Amino acid sequence: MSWTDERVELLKKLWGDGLSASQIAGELGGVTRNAVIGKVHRLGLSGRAKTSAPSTKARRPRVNAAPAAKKPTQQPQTVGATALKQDFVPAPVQEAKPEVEPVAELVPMGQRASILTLTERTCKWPIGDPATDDFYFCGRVSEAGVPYCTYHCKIAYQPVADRRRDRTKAVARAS
DNA sequence: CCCTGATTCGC
DNA sequence: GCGAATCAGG
Repeated sequence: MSWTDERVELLKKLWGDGLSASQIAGELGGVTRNAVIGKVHRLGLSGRAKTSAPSTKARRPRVNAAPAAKKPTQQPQTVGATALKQDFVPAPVQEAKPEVEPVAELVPMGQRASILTLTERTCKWPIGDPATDDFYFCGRVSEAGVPYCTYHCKIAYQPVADRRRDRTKAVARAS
């Protein structure tokens, strides 16, 4: 794929919005984060709000090594975004089980996840009203492939067996 | 490990 | 111009 005007424009927008290169790459599709970063630099719009001090000097001798060509099939995670969208649709059904809400919603700003931030290992537990601005996803780490963090898994997947048989244990585990 | 952006350089 | 490989840091 090439950098059409539209794609470049979207790139600028998303980059300006503070999205990471990989997220932008996923959004655009057909490109890797490296491609995005490379483009960003060529466009001369690098260096975003970087609190990071001067940091280090990214010097690299770069030996004249010709890496053997590789054909890893170019298009592994491109469909990620779409897949994720469907992942969270079946919003967790919280039935009558009060005492489990409190702690969960305290997600540090820096860790909040927008739809674009979700990956295979971030908690996709929705928080807030999807129709509002303050909607976001939990975003804490989860086991690869598991949709929620351990905390939300306990809320989402309450074993039927525990439901009435041994509620005490179930509650204890969820706390 | 996972992720981030930065740089170089063969194409 | 493009972007994989590589580096460097969180």
